[in-house]
Amino acid sequence: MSPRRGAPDPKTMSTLLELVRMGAAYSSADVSSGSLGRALGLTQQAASHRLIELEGAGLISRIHSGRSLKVRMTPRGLGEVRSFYGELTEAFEKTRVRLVFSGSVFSGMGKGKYYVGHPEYQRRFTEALGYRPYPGTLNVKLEEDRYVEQLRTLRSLGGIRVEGFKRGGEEFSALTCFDGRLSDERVTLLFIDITHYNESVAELISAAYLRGKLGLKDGDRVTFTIDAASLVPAKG
Amino acid sequence: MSPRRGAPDPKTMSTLLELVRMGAAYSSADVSSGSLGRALGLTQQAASHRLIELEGAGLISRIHSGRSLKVRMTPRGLGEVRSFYGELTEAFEKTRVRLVFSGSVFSGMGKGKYYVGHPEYQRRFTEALGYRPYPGTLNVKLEEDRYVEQLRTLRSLGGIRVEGFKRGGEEFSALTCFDGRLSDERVTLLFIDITHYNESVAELISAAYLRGKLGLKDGDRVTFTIDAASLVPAKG
DNA sequence: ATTACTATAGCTCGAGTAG
DNA sequence: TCTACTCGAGCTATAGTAA
Repeated sequence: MSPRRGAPDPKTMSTLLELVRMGAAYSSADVSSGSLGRALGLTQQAASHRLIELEGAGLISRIHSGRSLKVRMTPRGLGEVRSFYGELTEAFEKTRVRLVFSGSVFSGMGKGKYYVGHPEYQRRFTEALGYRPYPGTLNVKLEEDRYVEQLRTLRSLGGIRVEGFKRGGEEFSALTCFDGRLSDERVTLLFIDITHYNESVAELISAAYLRGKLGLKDGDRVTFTIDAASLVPAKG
Repeated sequence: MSPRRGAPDPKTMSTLLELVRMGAAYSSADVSSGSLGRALGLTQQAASHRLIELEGAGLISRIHSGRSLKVRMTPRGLGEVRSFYGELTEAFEKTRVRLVFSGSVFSGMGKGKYYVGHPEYQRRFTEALGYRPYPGTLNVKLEEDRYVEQLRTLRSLGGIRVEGFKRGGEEFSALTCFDGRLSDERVTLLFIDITHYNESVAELISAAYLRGKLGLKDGDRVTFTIDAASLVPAKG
């Protein structure tokens, strides 16, 4: 999109992308200048003009077939689109967010210990995160609205997904994980699909027993950072 | 990109994407109109103008900080970019390619039978493809250049990957599979990483003995179709 | 219904320049 | 240096129309 490395201008690229949507990438597609114009928000005439320009640039081939037009992308046109997509994907996946949160520690209902300590969760966390979490969660109440809002933002981003499961008639919820740091400890923030807390509570796990290691007690204020993988919204 | 659902025009979107690359997505970034112009292939003046327009449209916020400018995207601007990216991703991943090939059957060197019949390959194919292939390949020589070129195109796309292995000092090559149809039979085209044939030969496997079932003999012309998963180049 | 030409209107960009 | 104004040039879309 951006004309680094002699890439085509936005106008050209948006037209090529629309042609991809119309199925002209690998085989000829019936593309009328009218339909292309409608999709692009242009008049039929302007769309026709663009197609002629694209052909002139060697990015597509146009074949008149009766009253209609068959369009297919040339290898070069396909290459342009693919490299645009590749660069964009890379840009989106390289974009990392570091969000800072602050709140106060409070005691949960002991559920954290029970759940995180469950052998199956332990197995799944170890596989997903690369470490075996201490059986328990550190609950942090976010008092300021801006942190609560940040938490909402974070939730919509792509994190590490851990699927739920059933054992002995009991249901264990799926959750999404985001890595971060609290002091010098690596922590993981959990978004548990079915949680007992409201959206102003952050539930953290870590390899170590954080309360002990950092000398934390209820009401203490802690600050932690969370890194989100990308700009890409979470799937599903 | 395409203005379906009142999305911004290409010019706006390309500018927003460049701002994402500059790190203005989640926090303020120092963006000079000069540097933005350079990245977009515009002059400083035009870039400045665009930033002002984007602010007017409520997509970014501009804050003068000394001689420089701090830019960050608003939730709405971020939403536009993310929905553009989402639509694009979907379009690319939904785009399926159906390529038609035609060529003539010829006898191989018996290697196909040996390899595909190998118990470990049989196991791996069954897992990867969902059926147990008949031990042997149907070799099709593609005479026309356009088919050879199509085959090259196909190779660069994402297929089902089967890893190689070693057994008894012998090396068995990794390969990439693409599903398709020959007459009413489901077939799978193999791109064997280390093959004995040149790039004008398609090697097909199937659950059935195709030569027998379809009454094929050397020199017979066959037509088959291959479906590729997406426009996205194969990773790795 | 198509495509696509010509001519005009309108918009975007770039040069010059000020703050 | 930086931003961002005005104004004119050039480009692009549109309207009208032909095939």
